[in-house]
Amino acid sequence: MAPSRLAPSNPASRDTDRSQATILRAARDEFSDHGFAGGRVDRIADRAGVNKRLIYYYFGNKNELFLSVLENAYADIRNAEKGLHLDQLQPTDALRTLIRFTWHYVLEHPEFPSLLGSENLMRASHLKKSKKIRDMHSPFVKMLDTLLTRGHEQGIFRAGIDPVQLYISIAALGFFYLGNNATLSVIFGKDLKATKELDERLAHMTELVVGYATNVTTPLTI
Amino acid sequence: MAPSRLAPSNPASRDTDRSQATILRAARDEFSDHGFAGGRVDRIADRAGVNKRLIYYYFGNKNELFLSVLENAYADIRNAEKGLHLDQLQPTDALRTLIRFTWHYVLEHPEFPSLLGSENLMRASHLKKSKKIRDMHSPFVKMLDTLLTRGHEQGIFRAGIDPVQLYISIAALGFFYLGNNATLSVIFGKDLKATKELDERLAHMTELVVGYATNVTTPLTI
Amino acid sequence: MAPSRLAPSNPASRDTDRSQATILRAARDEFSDHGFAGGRVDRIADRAGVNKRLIYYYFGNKNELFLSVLENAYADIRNAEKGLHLDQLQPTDALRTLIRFTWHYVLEHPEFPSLLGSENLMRASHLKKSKKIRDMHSPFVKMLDTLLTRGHEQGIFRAGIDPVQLYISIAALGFFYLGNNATLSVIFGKDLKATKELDERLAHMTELVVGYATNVTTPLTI
Amino acid sequence: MAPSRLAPSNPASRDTDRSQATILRAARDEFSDHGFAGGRVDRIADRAGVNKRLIYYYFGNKNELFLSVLENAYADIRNAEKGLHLDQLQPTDALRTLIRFTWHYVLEHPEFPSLLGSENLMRASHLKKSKKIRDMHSPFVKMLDTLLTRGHEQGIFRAGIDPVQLYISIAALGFFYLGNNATLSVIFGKDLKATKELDERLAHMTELVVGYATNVTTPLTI
DNA sequence: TATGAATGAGAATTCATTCAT
DNA sequence: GATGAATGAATTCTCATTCAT
Repeated sequence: MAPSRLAPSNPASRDTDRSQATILRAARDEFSDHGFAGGRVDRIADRAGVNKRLIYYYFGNKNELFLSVLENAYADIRNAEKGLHLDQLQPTDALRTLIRFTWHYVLEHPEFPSLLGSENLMRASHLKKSKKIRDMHSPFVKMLDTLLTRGHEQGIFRAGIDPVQLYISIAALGFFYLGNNATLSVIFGKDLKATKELDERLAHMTELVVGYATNVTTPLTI
Repeated sequence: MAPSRLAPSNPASRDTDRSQATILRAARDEFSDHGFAGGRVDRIADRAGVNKRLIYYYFGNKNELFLSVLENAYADIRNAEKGLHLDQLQPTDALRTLIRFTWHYVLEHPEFPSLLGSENLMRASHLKKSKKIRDMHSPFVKMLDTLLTRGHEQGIFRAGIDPVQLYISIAALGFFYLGNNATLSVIFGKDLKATKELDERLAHMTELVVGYATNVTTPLTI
Repeated sequence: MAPSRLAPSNPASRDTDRSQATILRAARDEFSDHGFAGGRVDRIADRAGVNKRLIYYYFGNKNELFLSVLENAYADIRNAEKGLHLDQLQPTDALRTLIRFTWHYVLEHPEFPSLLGSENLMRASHLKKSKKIRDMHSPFVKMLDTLLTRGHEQGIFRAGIDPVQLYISIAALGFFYLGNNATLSVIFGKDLKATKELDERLAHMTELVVGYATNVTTPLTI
Repeated sequence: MAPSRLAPSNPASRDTDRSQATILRAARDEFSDHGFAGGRVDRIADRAGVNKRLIYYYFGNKNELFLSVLENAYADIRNAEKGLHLDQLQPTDALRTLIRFTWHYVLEHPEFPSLLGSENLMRASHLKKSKKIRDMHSPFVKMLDTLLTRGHEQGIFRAGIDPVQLYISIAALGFFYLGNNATLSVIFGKDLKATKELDERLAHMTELVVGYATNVTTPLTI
């Protein structure tokens, strides 16, 4: 019978936890390197150093395994964001902190945009079945909304910024640049992962977003 | 024995041209729907209504076919951009036109971000072998550069805008939103493809980019 | 994930050994009947009564399987030769025994010349990758050399016989006759596999080789 | 309608003859390099520089083409042998001449043993359908028989030598050595195609055969 | 928990051959 | 005579998954 992945760890299941975590890491890397369709269960077993059968024992099948990887990935970034304590920072600083954090998170987790790209190819068919994923995001949106409201009340941020739109822009500017770095570098004939380019990118995107948010006088020309 | 895909079409090769074009369209759709690894040559043949063997006759193998699809996709958007005649517009109008065009292009060509996502998963391994792709992009970058210079000379645009960085931002804001729409809609629990949302997005991203470009006084706070 | 074919058999791998041996026998027959290029992995699976996938599981691919078949075939004949104990026989008897053995071995193993013929067509491309094959043959050549030296010291064999040349002649006279029996029978319009013909052949080739080896006075006319 | 390959060439069919000859040469090389099963009609067309369809026009199919190649190959060597005029030489010289000729013929026509090897793999299924092949060989056997009889009448050759057995031995000693050179060189760890080795081989096989034929006193030890 | 052996369905690719002109 | 386009039937190899222990 299949074990519960949700059960709180008790002393007896140390190995179980470790095995599952190892498999998840291996799966994350494999799916990140090759996408869902290109990912191989065999290679995941190899990477994890476990018997292939064990993967089925713990995760049922390739699709469920992929969903677990996705849920883990989202949980990771959302948890890290909580650690930023944006609510304790001055609004502009909080916004800059979020931008910088997002940028560095993707820089250090190149697998994240890959996984998302794969999942989007499949029209989020896995995520749609997730029960956890929505619950992870409502607090996040609420936090952003609070920040934007606070900034506006202090006369710093413009009115009517949609937290979701804004976050998508922050993510877009970083994720797209890094996640599509390979093709962008080829078509523009330039190594966009060079340190100088990366630094410029962060400055550029910060200015775009902060400039937008702090532009309290709605521009007449628009 | 394989015919040259590069040969100029002569009267006798009408069918050849049509067959190849049909295959390319089918391949584009298939790879867009399922990614490169998930794409099936069998289905491409079915979609194109041709014998599978013919695909190999014209394109050699799945990889070369995918490269052809990519080259075609890039050629398409770059050609469409040429038709905007940005050099004949007032700088701010030109920038807005480009943003709006890019947005609508992706809206109408949802396969494009998919194909790019797939290729990035494979670290641009196909594009790296392309001889055409670089040549398509240098005139494009030159055109952008000319536009930004012209805008700056007229006192409209700020100094020192990197055309590549700016274009990547324009693309990012649209491509990421549309290409990741599936996952974004799920995690934020909102249909981001609703007309209202789409309109807001275009307004939002236009303001971000135009606001940045036309912000001639470098903000002190950054 | 593929199991090692070199690992010493342990009690737990009985089935493994049997499966592999069954596959090898089936492959030997198939390749012998149709050559390497004409041999079908599907038919090998059928002949062996195993799932085709298992062949790849154990042997990797068609080429490696063929190499295993070749190595097995050579090991077989070289081992059988060891059982002749030529070193314990009087030199002429030993030579006759080797000739007779070689003849009967090919008669009973018609697949052997076929496999060699196939491999020669491919310029020994498989054997060249074998690590075992050379080691199988040095003791064999040494044994022959010892025999020829012993015969010469006893005044029975002529001086300076090259063991490799002599063995190739022994093999040639038998292998060629049997391995090319089909075409020879057609062009000469005679059933060269009839018992009488076979007996004559063995007598003929024995006389050729023994006559040569025991001709201690180098003929003046040559 | 298919053209007759047997029709005597008339002025109008010059091109026809040349095309067919070119195809035959290409097919011979291809089948020699890869065997019948491994030979590719596509590659034959490439090698011959003609359209693949033309091969079918002239030769019907792959099997008939292969038979034509075989017939050509046999006709070639049998014709060359006629040019030796063995009947005008002293018996021993004639025998030596035949041995030397056979050796050099195979040396210069490495495709011949390959083709035979392939055909034997298929149990002479093509040759069996040939109407010409038998007729080519009866005069050859008759010539050998005459030579052996003549030699015996002059007290030079032993009695009762079977011309077919003797010729097979001559062929075997050369064909096997050269045709299996690749595997033999690998298993014995020696380049058997080196000039020195080749010279030794010819001397060795000449002595074997001539020694046998001229050994008029039946050896007691056999 | 853990694993080596085994498999059915399917994947890319190949090949001899034919169509239409 | 000659050819470019097209095809049906394999063929090698792969893959997620299950069996048996």
